[in-house]
Amino acid sequence: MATHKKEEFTQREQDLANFAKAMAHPARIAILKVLAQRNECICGEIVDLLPLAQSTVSQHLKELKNAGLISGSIDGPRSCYCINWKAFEKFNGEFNFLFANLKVKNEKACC
Amino acid sequence: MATHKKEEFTQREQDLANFAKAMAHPARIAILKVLAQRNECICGEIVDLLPLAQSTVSQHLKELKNAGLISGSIDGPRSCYCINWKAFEKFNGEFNFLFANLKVKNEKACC
DNA sequence: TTCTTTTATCGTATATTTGCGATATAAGAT
DNA sequence: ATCTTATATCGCAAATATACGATAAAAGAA
Repeated sequence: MATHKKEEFTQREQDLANFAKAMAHPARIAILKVLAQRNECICGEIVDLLPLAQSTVSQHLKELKNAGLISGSIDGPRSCYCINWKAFEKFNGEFNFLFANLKVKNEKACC
Repeated sequence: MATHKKEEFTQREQDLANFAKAMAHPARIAILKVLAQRNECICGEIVDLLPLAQSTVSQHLKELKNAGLISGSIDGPRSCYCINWKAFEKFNGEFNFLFANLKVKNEKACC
């Protein structure tokens, strides 16, 4: 049991789920918010902004990077992260595609 | 260790993370997709559309309901779910608020 | 070279999620 | 009342996620 059934869904569904998963923690939202607002490479200082240990922040950054939401270059003892707007564009589009009814039909009441 | 630090973030960050978490599984994306496309109460048949056991689907539905993404009424042996467009509107707005730069600055290249 | 600073990774404990089968529940059909 | 059908819940096993301290690595400063 608990044997991964995720691959039985479409690639689109998996991609969108992975994007959502990357955003599914307030720490990662907070990191993304900082990167989005400054819209430039942030070198260091991210750790100082969060109520978490350095190793934990590094782990969250790694997850965001693996999911493609941010990109970063590590340059020795100084790392540099910035938001990957392309990914946000893609998933924003995907989101709207899947839930295109959002603005059209939302007045229709159901249960 | 592993002691919940989530409550140390802002309520907005937590709310958005919870919304994302609810979408962070392809099965739940698939469920939402069905409900969004039909845009009406779906009574039954959801289980038939997914490659998962009935109890597992029921659990996913419960999570979506707890997160407020769908609403449903259970009427004896027949349940009835539909998408909660209000929640999607809210979080779509929240998403755009946090990442408002999306359309403006995405040509600016960083790392 | 060694020291310092910054970030990543490893190891580990705990918490949460995922999934299923079994069982309960609730209402209509017989 | 019993049977059937549809859905929810319980209990459990396995997998993942979260968090931290300790340690490694990488580059500049002394």
